Amino acid sequence: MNDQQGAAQTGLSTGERLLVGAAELFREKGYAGTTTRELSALVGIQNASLYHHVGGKEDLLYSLCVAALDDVARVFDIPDRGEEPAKVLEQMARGYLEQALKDRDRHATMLTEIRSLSPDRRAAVVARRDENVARLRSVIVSAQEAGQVRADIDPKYLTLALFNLLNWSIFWFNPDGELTKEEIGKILWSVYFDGVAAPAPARTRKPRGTKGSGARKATG
Amino acid sequence: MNDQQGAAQTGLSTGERLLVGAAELFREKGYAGTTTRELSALVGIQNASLYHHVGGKEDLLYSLCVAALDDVARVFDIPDRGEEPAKVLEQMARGYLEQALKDRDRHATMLTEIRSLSPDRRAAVVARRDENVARLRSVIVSAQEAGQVRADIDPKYLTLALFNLLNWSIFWFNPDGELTKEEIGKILWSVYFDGVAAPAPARTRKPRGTKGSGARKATG
DNA sequence: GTCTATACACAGATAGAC
DNA sequence: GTCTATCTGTGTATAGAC
Repeated sequence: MNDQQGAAQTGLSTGERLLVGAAELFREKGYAGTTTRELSALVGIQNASLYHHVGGKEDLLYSLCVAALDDVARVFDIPDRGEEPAKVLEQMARGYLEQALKDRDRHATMLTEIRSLSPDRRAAVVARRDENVARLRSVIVSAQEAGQVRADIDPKYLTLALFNLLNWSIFWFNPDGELTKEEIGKILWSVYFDGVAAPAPARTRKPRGTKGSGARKATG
Repeated sequence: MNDQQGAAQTGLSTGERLLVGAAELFREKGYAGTTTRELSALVGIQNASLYHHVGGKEDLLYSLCVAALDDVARVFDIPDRGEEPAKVLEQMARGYLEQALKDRDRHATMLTEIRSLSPDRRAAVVARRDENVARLRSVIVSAQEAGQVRADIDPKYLTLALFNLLNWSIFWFNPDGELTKEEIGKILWSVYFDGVAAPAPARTRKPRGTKGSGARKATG
């Protein structure tokens, strides 16, 4: 495993380092706000050399978006072992978040800079993204049918709500912070599934979290 | 009430129309991706005329951010009538969302383009934003102390989770869609407060939503 | 308050040697 | 595969007349 960060990674080809660096800069300054010169400098080559590896600036953005969505598709591709839909959903949600937080630059760029793609490419990326969304939604529907998820809200909005909850984390998550990706995933899933309301005033039963997702108190 | 949309509004001064137009374009193409020429054209003046009203492009972004955060501060400034903290929190959350969805361009720009501000201005805007966050957080703490909100999760993350849930809506909400701002607010609040888990297998009680926030089934 | 004209910097991208 | 040099378009902003 390569634990180095950013575009200065060793063991990567120049082309790969350009992609990593592009994600870094696009996230930090936006696509339009990033210059190919900055990127070249970050990677340690001249501006002209960049065009030996990449057709143009937009190619970098497109590759990034596709890679991010492939990440997600891979996470969502869970073999059917007959598990309870709610469990599968939890796996998908938490897997998605971990993946997205692992490659924040890439995923943040994908989420905010789709608009900067040419119409053709934008359409292709959006279609790919919609496939992922549909996949998650279908599991939500199954969970509703299995009586594990409330059915009084349209699955469309349950899906959107889940992505809401997870996506925005990409913009504030700090890998050096007090909580790991996994811990945040646990908490957010519990908020989504169990809600934040305090359990009904004790009927001499355990407070909650026994059957729930058991997010533990995180101090800080 | 002025029901016209966008920068072509009548009854607004040129300066105000520049702000509206800037929000529109910044949201659509990003700050760096928007040219002052486009903005001038949208408002119907020459590029040079813009500088009679505004010091420069960045001034527009700064004004936008401050205005958006002032919106929020106003919504969060709820007089203490001794209401239950959880009710105050609901009011804040739903009020915030309605405000943000009403001025999506402005709020989306504020959320994604803070990075494009000069360091001084960025710091000022971030400080202002943090005040709003702190205000909401303090109500969450009160709700925990009152036993209305679960206390096994750090209020910091309950706060972040709520903003997650609300903020991302700004990017997909469609005013011409099937649900109104208010309906989406109802749903998202219910997801946050009650969770999406189906109520415990009927013990001959009503399904749920009686004591909860009562999001009704939205078809579509 | 708006215009025409323009200064000046810097962007993405290419040519062609090594 | 990387370099130096350079083309060409376009960006923000200003000067100064009306």
